[in-house]
Amino acid sequence: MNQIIDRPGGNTDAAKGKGERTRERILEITEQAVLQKGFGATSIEEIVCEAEITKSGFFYHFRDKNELARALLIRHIEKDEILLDQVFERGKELADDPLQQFLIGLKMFAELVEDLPQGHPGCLVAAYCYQERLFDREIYDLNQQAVLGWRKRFRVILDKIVEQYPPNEPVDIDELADMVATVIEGGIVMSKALGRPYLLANQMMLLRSFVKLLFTKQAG
Amino acid sequence: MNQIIDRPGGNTDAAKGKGERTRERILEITEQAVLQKGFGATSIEEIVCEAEITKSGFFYHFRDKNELARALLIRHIEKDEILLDQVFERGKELADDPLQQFLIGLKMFAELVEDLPQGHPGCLVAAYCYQERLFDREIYDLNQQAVLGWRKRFRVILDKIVEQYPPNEPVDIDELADMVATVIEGGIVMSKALGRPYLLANQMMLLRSFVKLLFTKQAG
DNA sequence: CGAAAAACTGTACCGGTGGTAGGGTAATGT
DNA sequence: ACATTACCCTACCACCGGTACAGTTTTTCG
Repeated sequence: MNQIIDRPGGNTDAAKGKGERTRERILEITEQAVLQKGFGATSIEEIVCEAEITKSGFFYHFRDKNELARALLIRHIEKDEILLDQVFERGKELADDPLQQFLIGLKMFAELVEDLPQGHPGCLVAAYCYQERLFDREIYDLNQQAVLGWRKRFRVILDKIVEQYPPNEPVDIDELADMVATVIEGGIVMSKALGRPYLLANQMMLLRSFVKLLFTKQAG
Repeated sequence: MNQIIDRPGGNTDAAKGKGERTRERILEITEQAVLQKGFGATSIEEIVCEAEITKSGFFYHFRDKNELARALLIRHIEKDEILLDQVFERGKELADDPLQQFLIGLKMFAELVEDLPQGHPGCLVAAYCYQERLFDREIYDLNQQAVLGWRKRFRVILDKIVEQYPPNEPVDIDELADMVATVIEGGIVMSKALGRPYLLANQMMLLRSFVKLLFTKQAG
């Protein structure tokens, strides 16, 4: 772990060492490329070209392409965690009821992905799923940890909801927690396949309808 | 279109020409490899090796890797259509009510994917989504057609349900139809990421719960 | 300021892969 | 039997990931 995290004066770009900035530039360029055409189709040559460094410079930062993949995934997961934290924390600020908090969070998330101009760029976790054998065991484990993190996150929220609202259908809470990630991942695939960014947002809102139906009493 | 479809005596392997059989063998081998490690990571060399032909033999059947991808996708979509037809036709045989038919179909589909030993092998449509730029426009369009086909299929079923059952929440039927594919695609990603085949089946059953809640009156 | 460490550059090379070119041959269908 | 189909063989090319290693600039810090 030679990453500089706590540095006096904050973590701004200017405060980071030059190497750290270059490394970050490589990762940024790579992420764009990978989400557009997959990891296998993204060559080191084109990365170094766009980053305006040489091949040697690249291999100074990353031992091989596998290490690049790992760093990219770690970065992606971290950014993702921060985003999810923000959205669902905001839900907590806007309502006291746990069900309302969750519904607000889901809606905000849907609006967030709808506002992205080119649609959601895609999920590296899913992208890596479809290229398994290209990577080593460590990357597979990282991916798994990310998915389990999602489950845990939504499980905590759902547990609080279940305390107050008995579900109208028997459901396993872990499975329901997984459904959030399922709809996001599936929605991204569908959005990409049809070239319709709003589709992901629609699907998120449908999931919201499900949660509502599941936990609120219906007029008979 | 030089494919032999209608041939006297049926479409058995033995009735097909030798070339057709080799072509099929290449596609079968390729499909296994692609679903395991992605298209980019599957080399022509290894395909010809396992198919026990030479590189020249391969290029006799397919002009380039792109044509292989296209043929593979077409084959995959066709097989998929047949499977979905079977499952939801069986639902129609077992019940008269359109809602019951759909619920039976969903459950049968869930059981079907659960019984697969290694779990669902993955969906080529999704796999191609994450490798867009590797392929040409025609493949992109094919993929899109497949997804629209799913939407149409489930829309027809859902329209009949809506005729009899007013939904408990306002939903767009096309979006709801898309949700079937969304949960399948997302469920596959989740299953692959966690290495838990049953997860896809669970998610399908959750979707079934949603449909049930949406179209049946709840005791207030 | 100056030395050490960090962050690169340049060149040359290797094996594997997608793909091309073209000539030769065995199997197959009618 | 004969043409077509379905291959095989060899040689070649460009690109890509990766290695090796020596040399140079840039930054950091005492």
